[in-house]
Amino acid sequence: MSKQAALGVRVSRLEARREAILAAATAAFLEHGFAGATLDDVIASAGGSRATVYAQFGNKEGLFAAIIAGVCDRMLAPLDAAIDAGRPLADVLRAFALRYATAFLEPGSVALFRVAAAESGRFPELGRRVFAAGPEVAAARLGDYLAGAKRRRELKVRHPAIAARIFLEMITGDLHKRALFGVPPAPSPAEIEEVVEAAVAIFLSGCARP
Amino acid sequence: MSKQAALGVRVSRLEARREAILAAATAAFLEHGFAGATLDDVIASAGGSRATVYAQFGNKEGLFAAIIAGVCDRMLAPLDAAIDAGRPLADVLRAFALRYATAFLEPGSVALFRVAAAESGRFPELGRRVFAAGPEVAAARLGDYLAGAKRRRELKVRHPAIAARIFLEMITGDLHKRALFGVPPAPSPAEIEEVVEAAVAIFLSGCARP
DNA sequence: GTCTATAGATCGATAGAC
DNA sequence: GTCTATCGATCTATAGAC
Repeated sequence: MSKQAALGVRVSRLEARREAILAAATAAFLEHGFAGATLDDVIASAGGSRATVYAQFGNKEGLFAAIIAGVCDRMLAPLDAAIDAGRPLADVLRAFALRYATAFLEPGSVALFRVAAAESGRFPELGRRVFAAGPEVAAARLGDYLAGAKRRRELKVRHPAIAARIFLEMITGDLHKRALFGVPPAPSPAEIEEVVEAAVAIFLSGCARP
Repeated sequence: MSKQAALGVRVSRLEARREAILAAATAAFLEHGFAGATLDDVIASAGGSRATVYAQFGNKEGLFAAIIAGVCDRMLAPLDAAIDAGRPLADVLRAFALRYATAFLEPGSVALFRVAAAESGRFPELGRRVFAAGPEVAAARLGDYLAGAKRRRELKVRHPAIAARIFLEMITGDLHKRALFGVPPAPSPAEIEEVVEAAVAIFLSGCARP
């Protein structure tokens, strides 16, 4: 076995340790919050020892920041290919809304939102980051598309960016609040589709050109 | 001084102690959350001693439940007289939305929402209660009004209750998320009015009968 | 790197004197 | 009821042996 391979194994084991710690920490922080989660839980679940955690992440805050960054990156990845500007306006709105709502209402996203909101006082940049990686990026992409539709005279709205935010909130606002509070019933895919239909109908009859 | 008066003084002092503790606990819990707030802070701020807290509220959870109940009761009180069914539909929507948004986006309401969401796992009934005292009661009242407007054939909506939720979320959804995360700028009264106007316009041109 | 042990600090809850 | 003192538990962070 060459030195190269030996180094590769060593690095990948380090990487595996890091990933195991991150996975355990993600579960712990998202479930119990920053103050409620303990490093003992993380270490018991991930294996390894305290020294490794401190060597890799500095302290509890560093570990917290690392897991938030990871969850943010994964949150709205399915949104990338949601807009096909060649299709009819209603179809694009439906498809985008459905994909956004599904990703944003998923339990992991809801837990991230909950924790980020709770700790936004202690970590101001964290709240801004989660907001930017979630609702804001979705609204920005939809806003760009709506601006194009306005230029093509398919839509009569003053501010496409504001209209995009309003549209997305019509769909996720109430369901997301229920999910945040654990108010049953949890939104089913069928319920999400129903709200999407209602919102698209109101939005388009309010904003689409005849 | 009669026994009655002496008793009255004694009772009012007890009441004053209780109120002082509740006020200090409200500030502490809303700012730091359940796990982050400490009884030392509460006692240092309210005066008195630990024994009084435990005698009155049992333990930390009892104190937490008491302050949540108090804040819930005060949250949407300004909503009581917001609907005047004799006025035009657009005016009622504007007035109701403005009053709801102002109360719901106020810092105290936002902090309550944040804490309730964060602790809804540990205290499931707490989440349901805050949701019921906030968005749900507002949507229910507006939904009743919309149902009346539908009967008078001023409105064409399938489900007035769902329409009410959608309408309120059009207005508060985005601003409330920003407030939750402390994303600047904080919503100004002017900004709230602007969103209300945009939402009423979209909602009515989508749902009002010509 | 991993483990054990422990320092150092904080906090919830109780007991007892006044 | 109020205060002081304190127990017992928990948790972060560090140190040292292997």
